[in-house]
Amino acid sequence: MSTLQEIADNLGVSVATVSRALNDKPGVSPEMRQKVLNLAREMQYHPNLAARNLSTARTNTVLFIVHRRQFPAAMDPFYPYIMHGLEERLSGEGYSVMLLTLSDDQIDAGPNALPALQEQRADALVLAGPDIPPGFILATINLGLPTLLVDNTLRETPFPTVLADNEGGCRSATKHLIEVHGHKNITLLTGPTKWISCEERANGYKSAMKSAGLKAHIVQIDDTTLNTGQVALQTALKERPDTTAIVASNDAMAIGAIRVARHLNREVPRDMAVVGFDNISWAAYADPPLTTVRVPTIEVGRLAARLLLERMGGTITAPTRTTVSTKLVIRESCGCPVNI
Amino acid sequence: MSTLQEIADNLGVSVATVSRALNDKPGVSPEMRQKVLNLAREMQYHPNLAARNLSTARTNTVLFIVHRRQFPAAMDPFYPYIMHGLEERLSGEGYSVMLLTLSDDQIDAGPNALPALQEQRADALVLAGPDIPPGFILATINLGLPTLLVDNTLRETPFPTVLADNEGGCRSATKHLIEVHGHKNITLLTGPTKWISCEERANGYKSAMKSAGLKAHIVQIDDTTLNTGQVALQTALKERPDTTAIVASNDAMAIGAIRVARHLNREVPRDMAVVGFDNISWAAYADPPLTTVRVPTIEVGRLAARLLLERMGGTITAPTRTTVSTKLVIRESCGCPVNI
DNA sequence: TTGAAAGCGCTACCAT
DNA sequence: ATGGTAGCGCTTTCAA
Repeated sequence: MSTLQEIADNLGVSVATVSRALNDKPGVSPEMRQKVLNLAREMQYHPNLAARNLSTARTNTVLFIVHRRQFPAAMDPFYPYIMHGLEERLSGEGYSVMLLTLSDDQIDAGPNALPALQEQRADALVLAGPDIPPGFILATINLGLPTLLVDNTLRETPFPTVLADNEGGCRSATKHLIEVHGHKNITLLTGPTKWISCEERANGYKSAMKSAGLKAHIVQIDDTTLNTGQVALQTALKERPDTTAIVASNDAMAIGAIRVARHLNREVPRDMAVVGFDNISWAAYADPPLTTVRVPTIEVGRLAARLLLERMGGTITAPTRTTVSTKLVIRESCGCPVNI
Repeated sequence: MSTLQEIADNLGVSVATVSRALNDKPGVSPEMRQKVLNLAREMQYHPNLAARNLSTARTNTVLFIVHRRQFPAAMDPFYPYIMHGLEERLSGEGYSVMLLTLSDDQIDAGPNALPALQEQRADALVLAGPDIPPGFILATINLGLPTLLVDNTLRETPFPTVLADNEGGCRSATKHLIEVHGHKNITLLTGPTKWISCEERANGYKSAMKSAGLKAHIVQIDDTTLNTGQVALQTALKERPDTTAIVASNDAMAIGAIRVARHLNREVPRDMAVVGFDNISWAAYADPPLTTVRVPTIEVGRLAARLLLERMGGTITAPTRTTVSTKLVIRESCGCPVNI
């Protein structure tokens, strides 16, 4: 591995000049600049990051923090996709992405107890997923590093956040059931409102129902899995046996609901329509193929990267919430005819 | 952020003494050691990694490298789980895990063109997935960093590798069909043999068939997805209409096979038994619930971490292939009775 | 335009 | 047992 010093010696100039040339800084004659650049390429010079980090107090690293349980989440990997988009975009700008999965103990201990932060390993942070509690987030913010929330948000404190357009997506899914298929008794199966995505999706559902002059019926349960989807549908049908359509907070719940419906001899979509949310890879292969709302997870990661780059670049952006648009993917579980 | 110097000044000793004490090195009196340790805790001292890295030429970072397409793989995330296990284990030892997803261009350009390696960002590497070609691997090895292959291997050059016990798993799945269910016409649906996991699973199938004196029937196709599983089953039934059981190289293929079987009015498991491989999260919810072979992905990651720690610790282990055991998970698609 | 040199914070060698 | 100090490779200020 060649060093600045070696290049300098070879050229008979000082390391300062070489450094300036290689960092595209002023104060070097065009000829010398060229010579340095050429020799650097020739010698396969690459800066030693540790040295640069030490002297600049920056790391060129972004820390992707997620709850340990959630990283490779059940059924479909939400966060790996986001991390993927993040890495793809950031690696092009000279940044690396580090993964940090938090145990419950680490969440309790707070961000100050995280070695990666204590040792100043990162220039910026992404906190992903609703399982990171507000207290932890606030403490993290106080560290002063550029930070971004993804799929989570602070209710009261404005803070830069990237979210999918959950409300809009769920509204259009619900509207589809109402306007295209003429449903009136539409029940929402959802998870805890402390999860921002559940809350927003519920809001979208409510707003669509209200605009249509329909009465909302919401079944809430403590998780959003295939199993809880099954339980939620049973509750729903007990409370309102005349339910003709289901909006589920995610695809796993939707698929669970379909399974139970079948057991109860309600054929989907003939006797009951179902729409999900997320467009996980299995949605297309569900039986019947699931109508759902696509969340562009990789783009969420790319967008997070862009926002972070701005902030690290010194652009003081307002602590806004940025939304990535979602799109209804029509398949068969809503009652639409089979695609040819 | 406090520094060694500050602690030293406070105690009226030299940084050398403080450094020794904090690094648990000999040459410090017990009393002084305690004083240093106490003050360090009190001052919330944490070493600056960049400085340490510069002076030790180590980074405390492991690079997890995977093909860009494969990281959040379709259907079920294999590599995120492995990365998860790796991070979990490594973070306890003071290491961070960085993600690097390779584009095709980067693979073509070789490891020397990777900024993360040029800049010496990592102490060790994990190359995960069969999509990284031998040439790239060999070039990477030449870098001299401790490196581990996961779910991939070099055919000729011995090299430290972590793999699931694909052969054993597939053998026991096949034996189950033979010995418990009495099948004789068992067809294997598999992907390219250049993928080590496919090859090994095929070997397990062959060996079980041979031991039982049965004739192997293998349908090979260019990918191992739900779609190719569908195509493969059609081919299989065309070639051998009397097939009564299917061993699929993974769960996605198995589920695809089941779908086609149903279309052809072959009920699973009544008319045809099916077993898969991987035990993806959907396997339990397939219809019928899929009998498959569990691959403990998180443990693969943990094991990789352990091996890497050994190698980074200087233990020169032989370039052996380490296998993580797999286990047949019996559900219903093989013909076993419904669990109560 | 260029150079000299002072750090950045830590480790490790050589003295004492 | 402890201290002094020379790096590690780079950036950046101050002089020339």
